[in-house]
Amino acid sequence: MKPTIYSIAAQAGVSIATVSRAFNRSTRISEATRERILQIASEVGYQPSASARSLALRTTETLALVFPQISGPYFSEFIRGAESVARLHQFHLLVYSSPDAGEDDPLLNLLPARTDGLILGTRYSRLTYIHQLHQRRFPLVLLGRELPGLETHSLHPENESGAFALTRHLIEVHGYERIGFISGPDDQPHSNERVLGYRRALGAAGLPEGIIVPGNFDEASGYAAAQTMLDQQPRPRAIFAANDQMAIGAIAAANERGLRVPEDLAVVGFDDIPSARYLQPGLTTVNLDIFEQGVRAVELLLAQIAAPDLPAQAIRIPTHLVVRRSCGCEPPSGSDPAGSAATAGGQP
Amino acid sequence: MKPTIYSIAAQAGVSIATVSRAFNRSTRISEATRERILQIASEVGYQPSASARSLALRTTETLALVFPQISGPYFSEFIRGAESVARLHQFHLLVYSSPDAGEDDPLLNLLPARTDGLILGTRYSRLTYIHQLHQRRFPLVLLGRELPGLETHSLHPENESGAFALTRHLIEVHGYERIGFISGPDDQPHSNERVLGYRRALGAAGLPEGIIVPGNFDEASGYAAAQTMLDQQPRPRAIFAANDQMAIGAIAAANERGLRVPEDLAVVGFDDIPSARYLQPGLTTVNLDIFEQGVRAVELLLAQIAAPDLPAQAIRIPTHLVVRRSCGCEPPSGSDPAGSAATAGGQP
DNA sequence: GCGCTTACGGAAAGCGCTTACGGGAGGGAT
DNA sequence: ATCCCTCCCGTAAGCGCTTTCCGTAAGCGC
Repeated sequence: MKPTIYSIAAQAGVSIATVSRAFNRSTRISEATRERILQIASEVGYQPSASARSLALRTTETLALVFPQISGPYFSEFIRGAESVARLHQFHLLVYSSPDAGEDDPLLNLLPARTDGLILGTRYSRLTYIHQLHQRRFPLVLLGRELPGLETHSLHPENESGAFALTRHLIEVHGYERIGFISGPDDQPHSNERVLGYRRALGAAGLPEGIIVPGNFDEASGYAAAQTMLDQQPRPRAIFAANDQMAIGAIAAANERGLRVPEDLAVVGFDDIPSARYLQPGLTTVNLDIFEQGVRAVELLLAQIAAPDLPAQAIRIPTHLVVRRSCGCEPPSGSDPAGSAATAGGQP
Repeated sequence: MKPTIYSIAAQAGVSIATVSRAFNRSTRISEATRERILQIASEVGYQPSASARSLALRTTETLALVFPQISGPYFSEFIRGAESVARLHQFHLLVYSSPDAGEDDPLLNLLPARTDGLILGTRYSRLTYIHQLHQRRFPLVLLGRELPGLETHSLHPENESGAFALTRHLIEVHGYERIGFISGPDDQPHSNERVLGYRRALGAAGLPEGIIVPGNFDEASGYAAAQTMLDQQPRPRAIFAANDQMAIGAIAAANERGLRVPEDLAVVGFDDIPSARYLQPGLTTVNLDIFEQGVRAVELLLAQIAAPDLPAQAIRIPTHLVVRRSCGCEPPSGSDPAGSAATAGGQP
């Protein structure tokens, strides 16, 4: 039988209140009895039931993380950051994937009954659930999206300025004029903002907008999108993929057609995933500290839980240009294939 | 105020028992009142408290997943598989990372108080906790490790035979003789088994064992390990990395020294992560269906929860050789850069 | 009309914890 | 000796559910 607070109390010859006090640093207990109780508890492997504790304390010590799709290095890095902070604060992390947490997925509805806060990285076509959560003052952190007329805590990677800086690099440093863009799924805030930065840079240089082909953030879709682009006449001189995974696919597509990267076609990405610097050629991209993003998201959530009246914060996650070889730049002569990094300018 | 079963009961003019029955498909309630109650509940956004339910039902509907490190595509794929099955069965998934769940990490101790089952992918230097869990008949699935004298459910990728088949390919098809190996961290079961397969193939061919340099499964460590190897005289003709991420690092190291892959140095990996086929050159590796592994792990756990007396199963996850260009083979002339696949032989 | 079954819904106990509140024991000051 | 603290610890209520056990009303055959 699983030990409960009652069985421990009986073995120690004390009341259950005393056992409870032994586990929660409470002052109303002598050091001697606490030690005795903890000793007995560890012998039988007793741990207080999380359900019972949650019920009595009205807190679950659990956070939920909802992502549109669980895949690739991006997800891993984010979780890694989120988990490290959660653990530090004795919180637990629940993960879910939902392509659209608003349409007919009841997930969002049931999370408040199970968690103390929610990090939402997914889209949500119907805002009803979000509104409900927000009105009920349920701790919420939105990833990369602002809600019109709704003051929620959120994290904003500088997608727009990062994409702007990278596109400008392609134009000004390399003189490329025909630049295609592989976007993410429609309605994906990260992707949309990156498209905006790309467009702004083209506009600023007086260049016409290039071809935009949608992908879905994985390698295969980048490969397919690049195929479409390279069928165009004349074909683009550079391809900007909305994330690194799609850039990897695009490079493969180019090579397969006998096009050399970067000599015949430049390919750049976004995110700076861990493998980006080790690819052949090294991938020019925009660094976005994903680990840090996970850290900040959880911190922001915990801050809300601690202080429910915290005024809504929109935290900016900075990005910076990482120049490697895939854009056509020469590699720095060094031992590690890390590219040189230059901070992306803000809004010009 | 958050709605409870009492407030709903009051609004509907019924007792709390009736509200409970409305939510749990129970027969002792008329369809009319059920609908009325559910209607009211959805209006105010009521969801039964998970803590209270868990306490009354003595079940948490939650599973825990403990990984040594949360990183890279492997982790994402596993979670993706695990989450999809968990969701199907209305279970929730808690993730943790712990480099060693046995030394002084109390994590394992506290999970039974919070979850219904545990998938353990991490190592655990002290077996005490595991023994305790097992004796208490706590549902457990071990990833890639068997415990001497302990009958636990487990998943076993065919690491040994996969590594054997790949090494044999390098030897028999390409005639390479000096083959180095980049291993994972000590004590990592996946890595150890892959080393065994590598050694067995060398032995079977009458070749001396090559240099083995440890890494830690990420790109940077593969890069560093390859540097060490390539400093050797004479240098290896091929490098077998214990996972694809380290192979990516190794390829970068080779290129940096002006060595062409695969002409001057063959590099192969293990896992067949999604990007492997899009790399330049396409990475020859051993396919291990990671998604499927996540799926099976959760299924095995759920089966145990449903039938606690289920005899311990060791499920084998098959692997098969995926030949692409990085070993020196010619790419198949096709449109998609997917390599041809051949099932790895079992024990010869 | 009577007794029977059937269907629906309420009362209450119990799941394992936390936390006021109260009380006994011991010690110092008076 | 009395009074008053202070320090420990026990009693009991309550957190929000599920579920067993009854009670009541309606419907049936006779």
